[in-house]
Amino acid sequence: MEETSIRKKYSCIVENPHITCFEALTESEKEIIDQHTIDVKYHRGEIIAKQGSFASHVVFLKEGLVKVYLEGKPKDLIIKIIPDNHLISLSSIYEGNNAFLYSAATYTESTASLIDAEIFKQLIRNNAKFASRIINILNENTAQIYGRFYSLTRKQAHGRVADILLCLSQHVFKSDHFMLVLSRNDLADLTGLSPESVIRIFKEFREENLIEVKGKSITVLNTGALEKISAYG
Amino acid sequence: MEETSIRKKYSCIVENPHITCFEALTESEKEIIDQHTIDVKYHRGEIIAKQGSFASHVVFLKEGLVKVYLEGKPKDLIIKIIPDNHLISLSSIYEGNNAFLYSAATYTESTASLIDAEIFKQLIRNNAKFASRIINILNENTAQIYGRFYSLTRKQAHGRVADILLCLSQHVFKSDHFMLVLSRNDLADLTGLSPESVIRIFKEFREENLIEVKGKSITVLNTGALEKISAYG
DNA sequence: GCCAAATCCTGATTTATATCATATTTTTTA
DNA sequence: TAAAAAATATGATATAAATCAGGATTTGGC
Repeated sequence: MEETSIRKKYSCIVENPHITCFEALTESEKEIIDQHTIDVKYHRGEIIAKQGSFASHVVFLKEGLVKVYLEGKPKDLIIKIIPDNHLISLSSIYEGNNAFLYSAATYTESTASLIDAEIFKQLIRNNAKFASRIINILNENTAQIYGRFYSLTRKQAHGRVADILLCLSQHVFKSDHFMLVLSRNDLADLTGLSPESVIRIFKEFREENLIEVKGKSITVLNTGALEKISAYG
Repeated sequence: MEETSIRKKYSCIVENPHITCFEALTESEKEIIDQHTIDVKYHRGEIIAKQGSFASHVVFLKEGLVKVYLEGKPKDLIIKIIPDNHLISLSSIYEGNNAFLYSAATYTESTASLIDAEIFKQLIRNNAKFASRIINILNENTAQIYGRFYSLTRKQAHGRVADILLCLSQHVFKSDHFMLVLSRNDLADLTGLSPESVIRIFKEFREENLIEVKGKSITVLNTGALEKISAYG
């Protein structure tokens, strides 16, 4: 019970599919959206949104896996991992700011719908039910960010790595065994550590039989122990 | 130009007064809010909202200064400082969660309007203009949080302390000289450092004539140098 | 205005994690 | 398929910042 809430608390992902927010639209509003949306296919590693550039659209990820990250001089910081059926750049809607707050890049072949931001704003101003759902999504994001904020600023390296392993298995790949599409460097950007530190902690976890690592293949062997480490061990 | 954006980027505060969001309400809606709002006076150090407790209301800070923070076992993490005329617990509105995501405590004598969360949600569902303004406020918060997230996870101690000093003088107290109502421990919770480290860095800045410190009285003497340190020096 | 308690400050020491250097494996490209 | 490039792994070393321990100052209660 308690553990579940902790797991959720430090999640690297926002999980509720966002597609339901469009159900609040009328048929004619849906049509307006369709008319101002273009679908784009991306290859692995391509940039969907670039931090600082003009935020002309809201991105809905139909298929694929994406990282959302803040760019920085020595190192980036990955804020969250976005799975399919989720909205990405809702901050494009912010009146006081017309630039992307962050960058987004694909981990896999992906398809995204780019929705005109002005149209999106207009719908929000006219349809309160829709706006209400968007507010829910924004609050969901806030809850996720606060959890990670605490994790990265107050926990030590082992706890942070445990957090990420739990999140990847439980929320991103939804299996104890998964093929990691992220690099060790991504794990570093996700935990705020150096790649070497991540690798070293992987090694320790492996030696304690908490996980099995074979290159990109990862198996979580002892979830309970990782949860204890996550709760600070 | 560039410096201004950096300053804003790592701000510990969200600055636009939120009172204007209520202008989007009709007279009858304003009346409904009034009927479901109670004004409460708080002394210094009192808790307005407690993390994890039932989020029954949205808080509008009419007067005073408040810290919003995540509670943690060894140490807290202050997310932001809230000045008067700002909304505090908009996450109370989040359908998936009826608990406060964070705690809020006063630094000074304060007056807050506690607005029934259900009524607030109802108004959002019925008045799209109002909802749209709330979305703006939420996005503003997101922008602020991301900036601080990067600062605390990627910058070193000196940069973080410079960030806080700049934010306090430029945004919170709006003067090069101010009486600090926060303790050294609060500065630690705001920077993710230990209190001793904050004090040590204060000392160094003092020795380099960047600031003048006399107990709670602080004067920023060399903004430019602090900005350079903030940008990572 | 005095005393207790809290806060603030400073130096010595420890520790967690980054950095550096280098070897190995995997992936990509030609 | 070989060569080059990139990613991964590992040990040695350096360093930033925490912790610990002590004293000085300020604050708050009676």
